[in-house]
Amino acid sequence: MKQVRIKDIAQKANVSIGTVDRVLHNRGEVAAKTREKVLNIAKEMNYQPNIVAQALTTKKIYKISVLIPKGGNDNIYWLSHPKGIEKAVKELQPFSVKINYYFFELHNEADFLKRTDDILNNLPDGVILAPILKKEAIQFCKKLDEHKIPYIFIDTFIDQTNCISFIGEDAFQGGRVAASLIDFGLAPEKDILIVNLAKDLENTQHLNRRNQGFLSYFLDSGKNIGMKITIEIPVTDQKVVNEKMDSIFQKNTNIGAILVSSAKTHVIARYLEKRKIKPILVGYEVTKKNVEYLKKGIIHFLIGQKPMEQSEKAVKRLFEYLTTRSISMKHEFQPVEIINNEIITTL
Amino acid sequence: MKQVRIKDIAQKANVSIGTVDRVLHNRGEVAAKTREKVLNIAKEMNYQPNIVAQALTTKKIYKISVLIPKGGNDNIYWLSHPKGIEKAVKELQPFSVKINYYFFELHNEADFLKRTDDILNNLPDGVILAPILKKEAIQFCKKLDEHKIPYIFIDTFIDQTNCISFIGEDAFQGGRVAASLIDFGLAPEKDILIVNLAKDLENTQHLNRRNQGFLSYFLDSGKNIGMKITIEIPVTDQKVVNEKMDSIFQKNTNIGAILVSSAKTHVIARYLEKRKIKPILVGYEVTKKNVEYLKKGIIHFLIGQKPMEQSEKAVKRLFEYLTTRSISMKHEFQPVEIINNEIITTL
DNA sequence: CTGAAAGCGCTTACAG
DNA sequence: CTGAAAGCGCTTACAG
Repeated sequence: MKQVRIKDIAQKANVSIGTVDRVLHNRGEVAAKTREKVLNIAKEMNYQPNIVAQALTTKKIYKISVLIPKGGNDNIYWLSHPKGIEKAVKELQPFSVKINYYFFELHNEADFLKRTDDILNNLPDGVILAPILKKEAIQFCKKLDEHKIPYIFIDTFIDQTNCISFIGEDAFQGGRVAASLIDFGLAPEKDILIVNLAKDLENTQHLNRRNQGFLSYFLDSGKNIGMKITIEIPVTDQKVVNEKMDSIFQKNTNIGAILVSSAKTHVIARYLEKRKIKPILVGYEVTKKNVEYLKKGIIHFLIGQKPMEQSEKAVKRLFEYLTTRSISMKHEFQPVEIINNEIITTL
Repeated sequence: MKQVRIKDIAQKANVSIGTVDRVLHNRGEVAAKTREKVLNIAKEMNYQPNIVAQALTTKKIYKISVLIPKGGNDNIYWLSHPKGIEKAVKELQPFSVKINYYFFELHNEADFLKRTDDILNNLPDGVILAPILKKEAIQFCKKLDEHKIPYIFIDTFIDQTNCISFIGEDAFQGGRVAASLIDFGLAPEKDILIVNLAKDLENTQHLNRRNQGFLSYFLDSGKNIGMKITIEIPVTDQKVVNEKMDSIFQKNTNIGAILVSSAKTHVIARYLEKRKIKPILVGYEVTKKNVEYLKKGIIHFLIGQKPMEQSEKAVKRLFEYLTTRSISMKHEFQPVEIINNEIITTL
């Protein structure tokens, strides 16, 4: 139970604490035999460095690079991640971690690669990234592996890498939650329209999983017996959306609820407002524009994936890894949250 | 920007660092004039102790006493607080904080006072308490003030004290959230039954606020035009509850939804299960028994107040105060969360 | 390849 | 009433 110090190891190994330190940090210049001995004793005594003492002497600043898409008015989701990161940094005080942000244009491979190069030139202690561009991300991870720089994924997971952890939404479950809400409020014989709305259907992975979850709910539970109509709208331009939606509503007069599987829910909300039709509307992400329509009562529920919490956790995990070289959990789905107009006031 | 050390203060004041330390910690044995001078310089330079160095030398263990009701099978809510506290302690590593728990019997004044005496004999560095027994709590807080022991309230707030912070549920908003859910799922002309069910109507404050919030929702929004029927059941005995509910349902045949304003929602759920009636049922707290009925589809929604997060925050706040003597926010309502059967699987 | 010493910022006896 | 020294566990030059 009592703390084991390098001094204790040194005594047992009959060497000086300097030597112990050298082997513990792989700083070379140690005879293989000595190294062996010290390592064994350290393991045997279950040595854990005292990170308070470490922090005091080194005044080390942990450099973490964050590689995520550029947020913006049309992409608020990625705007909240930095907030969560700052929160984590604050909570990690009095240890100092320095974040360097690298924002890339969504779906711009060249830009993504440019940023990864910047990171590799900077050589941080660890990286947090959203590996949205699969091929490029794998390539980047390989290089990080070479440099022995640990990395954590947020938002999207890809295997074939040595990421130490993944933190993201359980999109499938998020689809089921949306389904259960619609099922609760909708007359059973009404039809449900599922709108997959996103520029170039970006982030298709998440949208697909949400769709699957949504439909799976009605396969094994729920009281709705209406049709489930799925449409894809690969542009978010309001005019185009309106036309597309008009044609749908012309053909289907029994639609009682709409699920929008992306953060673009507000575009559909605007359409409904204009046309003065009032089906149940459920969508994703607590963005400014979405909340606006939540308050107007046009969007009934938003499913949030707590982006701030996600990136906050990512930073804490990475820090934990950097200081102790061990990690508690590899994968972690962040539970989604149900947001309506009454709950939004307390957030 | 650069760190100010006691050494810097000592130099400016022309004294030794030992003296600076003595005045900073009020350890006496310092000439009034010296004291004055050092204090001024410290303020002027905006000295903040380096808590890493502090931790290393003192190996101080922060003693925190937690005074909350005894949890149990019939009171799961208070069982989750210790979990949140342990989580905070873990996150606060590598600093050591030692928690001492003092559980009191709900509504037993003598027992409460006994525990407060125990705490005062122990003289912790700080206290976290649920001041449910108002008079006794105020009395206790006065004594803590005398000992200069800081304290934070959770769950219930009382003024007339010098608590450094309060963390708890916004019960009024919690009532509104429940109302909005029922309103979403219920046919507008149906009646709503509000059941205030609790042994001796304990914790009346919260139940009242939830009722007020619930009704306020329908006053300024919502589509329901049915009656709102409120009943009080001061015992949680299943048989008594069944009889009471039977008589209500006999008199009112138009009830389409039930709100239970307490964690005893499962008692009403069991009643409904037995009688095979299926109104919408919404209640409070994510307890084992409630979740059981959520899964059966008898309870439709639970409003959770995240007790774990509450007490986790309380510990972190108190620790922050103990180390820096400053606190960011005084009051903080923890937002409630909406839980249904689909979301529960991800928690 | 290895050891001994100094120092991180603070606190704690001890000496005067 | 005040100062100087030792020490917390670790890392970083420096000397050999």
